[in-house]
Amino acid sequence: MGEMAAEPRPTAPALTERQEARRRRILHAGAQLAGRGGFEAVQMREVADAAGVALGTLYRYFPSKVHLLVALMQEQLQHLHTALRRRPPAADDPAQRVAETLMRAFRALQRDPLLADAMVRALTFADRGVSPEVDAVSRLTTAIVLDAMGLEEPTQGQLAVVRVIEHTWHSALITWLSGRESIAQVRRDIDTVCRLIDLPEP
Amino acid sequence: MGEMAAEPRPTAPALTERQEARRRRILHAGAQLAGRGGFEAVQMREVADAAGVALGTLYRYFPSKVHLLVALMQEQLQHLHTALRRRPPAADDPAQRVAETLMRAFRALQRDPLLADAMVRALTFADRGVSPEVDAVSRLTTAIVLDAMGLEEPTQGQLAVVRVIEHTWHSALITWLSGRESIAQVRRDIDTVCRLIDLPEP
DNA sequence: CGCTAATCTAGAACAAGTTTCAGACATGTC
DNA sequence: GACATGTCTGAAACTTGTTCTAGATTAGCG
Repeated sequence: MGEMAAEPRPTAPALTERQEARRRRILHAGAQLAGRGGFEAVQMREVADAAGVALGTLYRYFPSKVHLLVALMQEQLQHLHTALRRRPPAADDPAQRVAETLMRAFRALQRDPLLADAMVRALTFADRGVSPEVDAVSRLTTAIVLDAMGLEEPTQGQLAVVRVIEHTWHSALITWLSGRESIAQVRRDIDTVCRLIDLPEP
Repeated sequence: MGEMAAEPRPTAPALTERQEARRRRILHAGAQLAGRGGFEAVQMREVADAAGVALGTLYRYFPSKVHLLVALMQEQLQHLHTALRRRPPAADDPAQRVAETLMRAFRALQRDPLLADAMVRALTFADRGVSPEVDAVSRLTTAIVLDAMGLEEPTQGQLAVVRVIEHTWHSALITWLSGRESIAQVRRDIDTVCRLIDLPEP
């Protein structure tokens, strides 16, 4: 409805300190609940409770449960991105660097599978109303992959490859989270799709 | 939660004629509602109403909304599969045949984007409780792609490629449905991932 | 300080998925 | 045909996401 506590393009309305703290408490409570119980355990009333905030306030900060979880994903990726910039993958081959990067991300998510479940389900369930936020996540992922490839100004063809890699990563994550694909298969899928990287353009 | 009206592995309990008819009415009603309004327009009370069936009965046939929509997807893929067997893609190159096949599937879904939205959202939102059904859909998709590739006994490597193709297809579909990717981009993604097909194994 | 607008709280209310239950109906068996 | 069993109906109840409202608090400003 009215203002939103997050990301319109012109750098959000600037929260006061208490508001910033509230936002963090909410995100933390959400992560906590997601950590045990996954997507369905993140119940808005409980989040509000755990964050010491009224339900209406929670909805002012995050207009839906999906928004909340997507924001969580955004945070996680942010962390991952800076961590990766600190210690970038070492391999010579761009494809190997990307595969290593993705598997690192994957292992990070593995540490808290239920949280991962909640975030990923939210991401793929998000409808048009959440597009800007989902897009932000997508751009972050793209940035991470491009970093790993060592590209500053990718061509159209390279961007298509990156998109396919992201598609694969997302979808493989989902099938793993719902128990339909093993970790070994995920690794294999990632290695497979990464072969596209050093392929000549058609 | 006693019996279920669908798919234990040993070929479901055999429905009577009236039951088969009910099942079809339910699926039809679901498709109808999804056709306008997408995922959220498929309201269980309305489905039951439109199918001329009590709510409890609906839940006996499909234990959740997601089950219902996944079953719909399964039906659609069934149709597509037989249609494709009748008129298989013509190209010489396996990669082109797969790309053509997927774009045909894509166009079929395009005809009813809201129905597609409902089915795909259900697929990716499905949790472990729906795994068998989602798996059935996955196997169908695999069969379709393998058919297009002209493979009877794929190697491990080829199966990995097929999985990556499916990942890409699913995820590209989602991004298109939520308006974050254009049709041209989807086509490009599909063409890109299909290049994996005639790549030598590493 | 005192005013005003925005924000926050508590709690009720609403919507849609899901569960439950009592009674009616159908099916198959003797 | 009558019984036993399983299925279907209609309606209420329960759960959880979301919205709304009235009153308290807070923040910014003169």
